[in-house]
Amino acid sequence: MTEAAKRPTHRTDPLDSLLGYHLRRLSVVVMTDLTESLAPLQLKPAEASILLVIASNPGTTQSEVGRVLGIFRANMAPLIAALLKRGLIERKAVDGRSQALRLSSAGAAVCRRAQNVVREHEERLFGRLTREASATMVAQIRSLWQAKH
Amino acid sequence: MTEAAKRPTHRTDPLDSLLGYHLRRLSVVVMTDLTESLAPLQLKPAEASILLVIASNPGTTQSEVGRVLGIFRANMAPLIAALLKRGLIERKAVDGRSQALRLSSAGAAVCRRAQNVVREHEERLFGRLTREASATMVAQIRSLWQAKH
DNA sequence: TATTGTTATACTCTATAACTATA
DNA sequence: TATAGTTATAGAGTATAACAATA
Repeated sequence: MTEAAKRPTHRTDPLDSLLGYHLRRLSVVVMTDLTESLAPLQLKPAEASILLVIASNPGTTQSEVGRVLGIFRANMAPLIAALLKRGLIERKAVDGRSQALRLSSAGAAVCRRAQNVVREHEERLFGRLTREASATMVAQIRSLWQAKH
Repeated sequence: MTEAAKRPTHRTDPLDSLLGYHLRRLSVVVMTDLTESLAPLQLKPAEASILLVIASNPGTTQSEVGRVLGIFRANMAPLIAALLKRGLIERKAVDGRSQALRLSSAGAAVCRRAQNVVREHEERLFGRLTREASATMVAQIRSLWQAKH
């Protein structure tokens, strides 16, 4: 158990009733677990999510992947560069500025392993929720997210 | 609307069914809104949460605040130093190593304003959920979080 | 030995500005 | 004018190691 995760002794937490606070702290737990789970593949969560999106949308561009995942163009560049350098993805010019992205065969293999890691990660963290409870949470989060735009 | 928030065109998102993915993205929206809402008080979310915990637990120590909020000792130091420098909190030695923390009168005033900001922030983001739906989500998140320890 | 507080350091993600090249 | 991609830079949060002083 990490230091910061130790249980408080007898202090009250005035934030305990706030949904945003709980969302935030849970998301930290989720990200930490995912980061550790993907470490054997030498993938960061952002890189793994990019591989999954390319696998589902072969020929897409890096700007489009960024829009799907909510990652800025400026932050996509080094992520894509790292995946290219490792030979996990390939680029082919569509026109003078856009380039189609596809997984290499090595990338497809890593992507399959990443999919398994993600599935196990979700099962480990959320498996105790009923399928219905999980779906309800996703639906509620989606509606909240959409209300913001 | 920021660049990264633009809606995707027609690409599929293979992560769309994953609860952890939605939790993470919602938590980003929550943190961004809270950060912007607290900016007029010149408080970061972490600083505001520290003020709230001290207000509820006068005389607590900085290590204890860190344990309540899940913040490492090493990261508490500069946060507490900043609040001290601004005169929002006061320190008094308990023994040779621990020091009791309390809000100054200026700190109490800022803390009250922060409480209002947080209330409005939660209402703005989650007000569309019924009281019951919100309580259910908090309860589910709490149970998930506890399962991790 | 364990705890408090501190410093230094590193990593991930998010965000903006500025630039080149192309549509 | 708008878009694609890049670089540089900054900020917030999380995390580990190492140290001094104290319990």
